[in-house]
Amino acid sequence: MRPTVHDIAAAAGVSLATVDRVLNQRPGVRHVTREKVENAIRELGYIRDVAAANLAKGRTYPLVFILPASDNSFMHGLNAEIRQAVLRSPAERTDIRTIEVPAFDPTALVSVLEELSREKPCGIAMVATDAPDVRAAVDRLVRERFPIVTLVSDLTGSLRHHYAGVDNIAAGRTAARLLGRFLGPRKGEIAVLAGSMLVRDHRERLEGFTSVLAEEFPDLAILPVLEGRDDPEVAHRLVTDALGNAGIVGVYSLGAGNRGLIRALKEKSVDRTLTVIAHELTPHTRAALLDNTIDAILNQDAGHEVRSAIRVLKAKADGLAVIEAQERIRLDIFLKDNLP
Amino acid sequence: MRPTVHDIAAAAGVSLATVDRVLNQRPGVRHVTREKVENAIRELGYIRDVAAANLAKGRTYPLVFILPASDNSFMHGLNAEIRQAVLRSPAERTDIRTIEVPAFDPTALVSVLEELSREKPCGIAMVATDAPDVRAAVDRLVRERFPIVTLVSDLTGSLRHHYAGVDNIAAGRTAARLLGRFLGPRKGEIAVLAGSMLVRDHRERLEGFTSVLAEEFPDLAILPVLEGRDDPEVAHRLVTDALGNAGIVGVYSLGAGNRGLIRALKEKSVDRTLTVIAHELTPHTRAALLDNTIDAILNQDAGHEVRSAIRVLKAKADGLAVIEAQERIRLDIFLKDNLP
DNA sequence: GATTTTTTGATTTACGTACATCAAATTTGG
DNA sequence: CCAAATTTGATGTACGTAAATCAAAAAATC
Repeated sequence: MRPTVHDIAAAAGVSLATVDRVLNQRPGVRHVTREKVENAIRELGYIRDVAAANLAKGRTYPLVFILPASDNSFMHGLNAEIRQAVLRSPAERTDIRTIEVPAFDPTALVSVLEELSREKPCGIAMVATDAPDVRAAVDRLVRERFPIVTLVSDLTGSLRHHYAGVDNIAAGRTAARLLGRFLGPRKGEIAVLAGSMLVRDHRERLEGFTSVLAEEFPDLAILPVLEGRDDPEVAHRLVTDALGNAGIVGVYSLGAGNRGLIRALKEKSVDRTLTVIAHELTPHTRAALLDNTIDAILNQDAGHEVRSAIRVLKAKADGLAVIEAQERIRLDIFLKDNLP
Repeated sequence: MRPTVHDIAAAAGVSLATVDRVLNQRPGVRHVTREKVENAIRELGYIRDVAAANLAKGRTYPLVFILPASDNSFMHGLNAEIRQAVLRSPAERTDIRTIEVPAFDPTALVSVLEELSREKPCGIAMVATDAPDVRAAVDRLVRERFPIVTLVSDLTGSLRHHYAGVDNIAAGRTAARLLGRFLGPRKGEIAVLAGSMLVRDHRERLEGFTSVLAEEFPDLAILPVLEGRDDPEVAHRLVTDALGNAGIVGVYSLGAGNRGLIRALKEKSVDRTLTVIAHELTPHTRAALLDNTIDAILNQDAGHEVRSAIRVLKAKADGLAVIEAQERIRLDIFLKDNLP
């Protein structure tokens, strides 16, 4: 049977109340006594029964998700996953609130963070906008002992406890290798469709993509990036224009707005064979993968990201360890054969 | 605040004891009264606080893992993950025991299952050997209300509650498409290295592989399968022999024993370019992927499988729902750029 | 050495559920 | 309608921890 507080009290030769004071870092314990208790805890291998403690405390975990107000399938999916998590709240003792902030607006994000520092949630998950002000605000909150995880887009160099998202440089590199290998000996040009180069994840994907292509597939040249602003209409126009260039043999779509891309491809590619890699599995990209308009889809599992963020925040709030391997968000590669 | 048993008692106009009798299906409650209580439960949306219940019951979850006594890296990894889970047992209230049975021995497996039916663990996770006797034994246990999940290798057609493993047909299909696309216009022969065709997962991978290759890459012919019995030495010999055939352009290794394969490839392929797809990420295959001996690795995450099996068994034991998406084991595709 | 301050002990209640006991009420059978 | 059987209520204890209160003991201060 695992030891309880009573066993600790007995072993340390102190009362239950003192053990409680030590465990919950309450004042009024002499240094030597505190050490006696801590030794007993270590020797008996005591671990607090979190379930019983939460029951006694009537604890809930108030969590806040800060998301950009972007209208694309990925963000919709992320929102849906958060709603699913809210449905599980009673069982998980969470109390989840979502705050939307204008996209790409560091100032707005910072002011939300500052507001939260007064409200005292027990954890914050945020899609980070990469700016010095944001980094400073996050660091300040972390120092005030707020658990913070970044979601989907990281804030490198900050003190955030964890990042629940994929390695976007690796994603770009993977896309490049897949495209390069699929094209084999063919030479030609590659069109890259991004949302905006202001977004860190898009920049990173591009960075990974270009470096592998340059190093290992010198016969493939990257055309100037098309910034489709994650808007299907814009993407459609840009891709249609680009495909006028007969030298294009492949397309890498590293952002959202794939609906427009797919439409453009279907109109143009009746007579030519293009190799296409896109990000994010949605009903549209899935259909395009199945009908061979797209050759591979790279994806991050929004559900996993949300569940992972919640698990990590709860663990940090309780000062517990996380299972690193479980919280690693992988880059999913889908061909038409391994779709979920 | 979520409702408690007291609220149910008040709402149904009965005593706490009666609510308890209904909740824990104890006898001595008239039909009408039981319905009153059940209505109140439904109307108030009562959900039992599993943590508090487990505390009161002093409940632990005795789980059994049944594994084949196979000496290959994947099974070693699986074992290691189970040991990790054992370390987490105190916090998760699990009590995990592992039983090894001779591989490919339905009779041994059945007798272990029969023994377990007396011992009453609250859940069983098993690497299934695909045989009618095993299926019958599993079905019998399921009817006796034992939660059972199959692990790594499924028992199709049985009543098992869940399968914690990858779709091996999809894995084979994916391997075929990757190989076909990587080879592009090249024609030639493909060597397939398997462990044993007696193992269901290997048969399924081969099935998926051959069907996609036949349908979509008619220029690639599959040579007779090499059965390496997951033994590096045997694999080395078989592959070395096969590579005498100058027409071979690709290799698909769908089982274990990759150490022998890799050695054979390094010896032979100085002068030729082979495209190689292998299963299971191990230190050896990882190194081979990085030095371009292997082009892609398909993998199943043993850690995820073990954790998932435990979550599902606990949920089934408590009659709770599982998060389907969370328990889906994906086929990981690793190129050298997205290694974990 | 008396007084104040700090530290410790003893005890109680609570969280939400499980489970046991015994008495009281109700229903059923004859 | 009475006795027997069944159903229900009332109550208490337990699980492991948190948190509060008040008294007692020890240490520090003057």
